[in-house]
Amino acid sequence: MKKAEIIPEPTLRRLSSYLLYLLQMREKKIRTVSSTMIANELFIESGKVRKDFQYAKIKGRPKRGYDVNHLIVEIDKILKWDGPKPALLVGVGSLGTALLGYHNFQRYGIRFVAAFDNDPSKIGQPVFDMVIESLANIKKVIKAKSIEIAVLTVPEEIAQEVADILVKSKIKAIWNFAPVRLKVPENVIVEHARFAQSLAVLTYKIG
Amino acid sequence: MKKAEIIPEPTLRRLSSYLLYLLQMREKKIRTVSSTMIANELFIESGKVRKDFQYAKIKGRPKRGYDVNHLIVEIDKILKWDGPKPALLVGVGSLGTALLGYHNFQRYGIRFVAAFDNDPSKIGQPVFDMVIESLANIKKVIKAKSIEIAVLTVPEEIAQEVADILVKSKIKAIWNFAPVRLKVPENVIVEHARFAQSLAVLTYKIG
DNA sequence: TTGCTTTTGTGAAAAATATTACAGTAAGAA
DNA sequence: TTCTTACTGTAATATTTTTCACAAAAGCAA
Repeated sequence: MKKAEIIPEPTLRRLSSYLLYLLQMREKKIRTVSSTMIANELFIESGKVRKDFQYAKIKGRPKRGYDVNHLIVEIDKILKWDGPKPALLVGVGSLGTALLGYHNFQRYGIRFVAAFDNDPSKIGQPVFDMVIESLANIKKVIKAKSIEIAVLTVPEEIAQEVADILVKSKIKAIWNFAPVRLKVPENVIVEHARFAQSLAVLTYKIG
Repeated sequence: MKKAEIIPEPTLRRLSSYLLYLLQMREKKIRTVSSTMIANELFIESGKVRKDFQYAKIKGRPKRGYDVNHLIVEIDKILKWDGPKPALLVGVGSLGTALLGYHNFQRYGIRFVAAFDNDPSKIGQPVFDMVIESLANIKKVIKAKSIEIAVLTVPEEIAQEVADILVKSKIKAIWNFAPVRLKVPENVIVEHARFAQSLAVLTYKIG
């Protein structure tokens, strides 16, 4: 028996894109948008936008469109992006550091509250407003700070090993940047940052 | 009239994932794999693997499976990952630097040959085996080095502006890491690194 | 050789997703 | 008020992608 997994994944992905545009519109003091406006922005069909809002149970008004603020609030609620969730990062290399410093994540529902590495020369060093901790502490920190999300930016050789530790520490979701398919119990959610896949599509299309 | 855009995008994405696994198998001196082995690894159906190979026009042998080396060669050929293409990067911030140093891209079909920034304090500085150049040089460099691919890691405020320059400089494809939907002529290929979209799926699923 | 087994290759069915089309509703003008 | 217009909401259709199912091919054992 699955949860309310009623919203299809393509719709979820687009909802996050709509949000970006809506935030820009709010910035510009625009109060309502039509499905056509959104569709033109993203180069998709307006019907698709309306279908997505139907899945999301978001209502508009004929002749007026959708209320920008209402859309933002509702999409945030659906994606659970209201009140960013605490997250940790493992692997404070160059990519890891870049991600820790990427302020936009706040807007995308997560907030880094801890960073881990197993390199003794890094442990204890500051990164942004945190201090790099030893992997040995990870279970304790996850519990103490109620962390549900882990971002994995370790070398591929140890990615699975670290994932195992995260699973044991009762993490709920892993966002994996290592080019390895992680094996985790099915109650743990894994999203792969698919650099290779993006490049595959790109280089294929160039021909 | 489109080119031979006969291979569906989901298949292209999976082909790149198969490749990762195949390289591991080659490392282990395993000479043939069956669709079932690949499918188990990626947690998908074996029929899907065979369908993908059908699109890719890759043949196996009943009872034996597919030849690992042959698969690697053929997938590389399809994705144009044989002989990495020269690429440039614009925006040498922390993410940009991390990507420049990410050696695996070589394996994913691209090789950085130039890096640009418009910060005077960065121009002239070395990054890895390159020197950061001014954006003013970009057109010249693209031509001189026959670069077709640009990786965009600039702040969102200037992403469109830089994209316009790239288009004028006759770039063929842009891999965009800024949270902005770029507007480019339709002959220019854009792939968006969808951090927000990945997180949307992840945070939604956590519930 | 024959029979048994494994695995491919591919049509056909099913499911997921996208597109189309239009009736219905609300705003604003006349 | 009534008319016109610009939207939404959704049912129906089309397309894409996945899954299923099985005949045919090839290796292996006896």
